[in-house]
Amino acid sequence: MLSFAEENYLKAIFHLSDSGATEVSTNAISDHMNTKPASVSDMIRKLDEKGMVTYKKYYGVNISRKGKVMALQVIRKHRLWEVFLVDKLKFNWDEVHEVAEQLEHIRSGLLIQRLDEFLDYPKVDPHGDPIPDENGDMAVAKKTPLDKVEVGVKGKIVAVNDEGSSFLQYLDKIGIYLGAKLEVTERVDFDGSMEILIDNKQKVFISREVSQNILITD
Amino acid sequence: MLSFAEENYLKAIFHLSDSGATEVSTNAISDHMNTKPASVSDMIRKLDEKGMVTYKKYYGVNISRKGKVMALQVIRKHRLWEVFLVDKLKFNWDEVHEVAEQLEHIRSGLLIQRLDEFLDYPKVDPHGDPIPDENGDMAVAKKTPLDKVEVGVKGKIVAVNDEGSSFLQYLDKIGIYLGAKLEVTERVDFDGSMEILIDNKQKVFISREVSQNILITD
DNA sequence: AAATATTTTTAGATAACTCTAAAATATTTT
DNA sequence: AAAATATTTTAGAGTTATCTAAAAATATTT
Repeated sequence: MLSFAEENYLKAIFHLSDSGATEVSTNAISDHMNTKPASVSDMIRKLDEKGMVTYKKYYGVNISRKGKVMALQVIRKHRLWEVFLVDKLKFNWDEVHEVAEQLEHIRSGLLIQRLDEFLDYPKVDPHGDPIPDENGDMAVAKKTPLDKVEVGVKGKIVAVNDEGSSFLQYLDKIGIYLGAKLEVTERVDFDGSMEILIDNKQKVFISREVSQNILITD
Repeated sequence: MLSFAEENYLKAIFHLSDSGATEVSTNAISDHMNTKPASVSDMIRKLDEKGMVTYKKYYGVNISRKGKVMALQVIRKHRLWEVFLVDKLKFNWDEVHEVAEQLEHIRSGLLIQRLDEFLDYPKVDPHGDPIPDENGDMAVAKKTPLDKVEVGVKGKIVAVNDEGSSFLQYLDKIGIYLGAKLEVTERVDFDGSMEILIDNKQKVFISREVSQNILITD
């Protein structure tokens, strides 16, 4: 059985490796987790011994199939709890992350099975991220970052990349939410900023930094 | 802020001290927590330094007002989660304890406030134990252990003392549940065993060990 | 009240996770 | 390709929570 710390490292490695495709550097992990590189070296050696990653010194880590399954279990729990907090306990989408970071480590197969049922088998969390099933499989919808989109394109907001409360509160303020209709009405090539029309009502002007973190489908 | 381990010790001390009235011995704590007396000595020294208990060597510990408040917060969370598991996730009353032992350590004021609201401010948990409010206050109903009761007395089952699954599954099997009506129809003075009538339907014969763990009101 | 038994504490170790500082390796620049 | 820079690992240490074994204090029995 993995410790909380091990679960957190595995989750970080999974995310940083683009869902398992590429190797991850020690520094990338230490940045992401707010620990020191020395601590990371220790931990990935241990995860290697447990068969969760393959580790070559000075090279980087690759997550193993086994590790990927473990990471996806934790991600499943995290996202189900987020749905619970928003749908049932009326949390706002910017308030759920920290609490879900704790709840994701609760160990009980029955609990997560019943929670899934209670929530009516949701497919995405409050930020539009897909929820893996018991086997780690999840629906991968085609999502385009808004900054890659031409003037005139219309779509629906289906996810966000940044789950920090300052970003999400900003989206609340300008009227952006999951499911909102959207059209790109202007684009400044120089800096990538753009004007968008939300729900055929408000027009707002957003920076590239913001548009990069908004995902749409057409 | 207290660690999980510290919270667990505090909870044990609170329970063993008859809700804070009397001092508790090192061995009693180590028994209750399945740790060694040496570990307990270490921990209570630390809890004393933090002002959670007062500790005299070779004498025992008394929980402080501060410690009592902390213990009651944890107990409040534990019992609210138990209600959630039974009322919302359809857990049986014998399945909740272990999971609630984990959930009780989740740190979020908002979470527990919203959970309380979501559950419609329950006053007791699935075993009939009262749920403290935010200040640690709780309704103390008069509850009589069934073994202290004369033949002919009628009452309602309001709580159980043992939350272990083997006891609770036995109660399920003989048709005893919280809220059931009950009458003592026979009593064997020699061993304290008794026959009871449940809901004016089934008669069952129970040992003193069982009757001690069933609490009624008249 | 002395001997014995029990309880409790102290001392020293271990495991998990983290850190700092220094050494080793890899990468980039000149 | 040598020097400078950046990254990563190792070595050694601290913290928390646990343990075992031995010592100290308290309680019980004779």
